Amino acid sequence: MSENSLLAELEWRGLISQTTDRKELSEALDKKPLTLYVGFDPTAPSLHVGNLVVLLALRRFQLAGHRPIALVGGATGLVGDPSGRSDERTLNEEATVQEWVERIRKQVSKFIDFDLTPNGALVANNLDWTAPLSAIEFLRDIGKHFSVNLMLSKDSVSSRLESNGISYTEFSYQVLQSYDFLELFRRENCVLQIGGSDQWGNITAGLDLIRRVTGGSAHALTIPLLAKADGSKFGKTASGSIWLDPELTSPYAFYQYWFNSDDKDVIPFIKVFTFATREEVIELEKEVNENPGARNAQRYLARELTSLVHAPEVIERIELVSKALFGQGELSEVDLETLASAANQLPNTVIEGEFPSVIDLFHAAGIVESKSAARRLIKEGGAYINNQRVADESAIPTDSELIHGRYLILRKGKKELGVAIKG
RNA sequence: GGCGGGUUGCCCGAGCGGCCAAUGGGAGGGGACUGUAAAUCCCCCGGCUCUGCCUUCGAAGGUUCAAAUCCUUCACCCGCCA
Repeated sequence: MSENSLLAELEWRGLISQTTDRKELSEALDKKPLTLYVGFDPTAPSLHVGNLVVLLALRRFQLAGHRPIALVGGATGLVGDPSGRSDERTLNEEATVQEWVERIRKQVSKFIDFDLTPNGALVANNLDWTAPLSAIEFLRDIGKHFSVNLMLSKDSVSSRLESNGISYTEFSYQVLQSYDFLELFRRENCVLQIGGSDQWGNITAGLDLIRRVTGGSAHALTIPLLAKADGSKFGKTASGSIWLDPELTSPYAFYQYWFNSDDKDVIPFIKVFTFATREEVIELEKEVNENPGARNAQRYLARELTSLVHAPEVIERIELVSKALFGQGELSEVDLETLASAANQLPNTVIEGEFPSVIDLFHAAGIVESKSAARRLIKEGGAYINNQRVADESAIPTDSELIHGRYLILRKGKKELGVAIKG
């Protein structure tokens, strides 16, 4: 008997790190649609591209007929997961976490379908069942099922014991996450939890709890943490994480991130982040090998993700701006509307009254961190205004340089852009 | 509990009274090449009102004309012995 087709597909996409008994899981998936969940803790106002891997995996399950639950960790976010961290987290304010929960709930909702029958998605918040719990109940009803010896042996805890220590708060995290799984198992008949490979310990702790309390059994599937070919961290740039929220990472920057993928990474990324079929992937792979300079695979990746995370409509504008900014077009030919929307997305500054010096301009737009950095940049020949290299650091722009009478396009190096808008 | 070693810029790590904003490597930034790649080469990499000035070498005090470098106290880490 061959393996469940969804599992086989996940395997092909490189999305399986570990699972509980693979054969059993395969049979369970074959037998009937099941309910699964994945949790996201509100540790920031937005999810980032790393979370997207798991979120899209959840969607793949839904497309295969299973029922997805996205859990937002209103409770666990207040406690802090020690997994994969060498230092204790700083606790965030309750009000802050509350706000992040709302934002992430909205974000997550874009990726799963709520109206599908019979496997419409669900978004849950673990605060709903954790908040009413008293400390005594928690210790008697849940804590009793946990062996400290076992908890200590988990990687997330033991590595911390050897390095910088761990608070009782974070130590308890795995208990909370286990309880979530138990609750979802009871309430929603949720029998599978998926997550990043760093979640294996937390997930299996939940399986144990379910077995002890209910005698039932459930499954776990983890997804490898993405790595880039050059060893650098996935989803980060010099200016920080790539967020899904357009306020934090503009659709332009988002598109550019994917478009700039290394040839060695682009095919694995397409498998992980898009819904391209095997045939399409093979075709794209062929193009990378035969004509890497055309970067069709990168363009495909950037377009797919930008339209999925943002909207298909923004692509045209991003590409138009990119084209003008990277030399295959004229800046002055970009129409006012496109330029205005680009200005909106890029770091920008408004000029009131007199023009400031180029140094102040670059600094004010937030493209460089300090005026010293601006000076340095100009000295090194890496500062451009309207695609024209800035030669003199004491230069002051004039009205005649404004595009459409309003805009100056500031550029640092090859691809970092900003805009100055004449007020 | 006793003895010894450590805490330096984003990270690792030299420096051990003036020549130190502090050697070197990595990360990061710019330039050249190119495909808005990779590799490679060159340059830069605390801040500012920039031929000078200001703030940095775990924290706080002190010695000195002068301290990252010496002394005192405190905090944390790491060895060895009980």
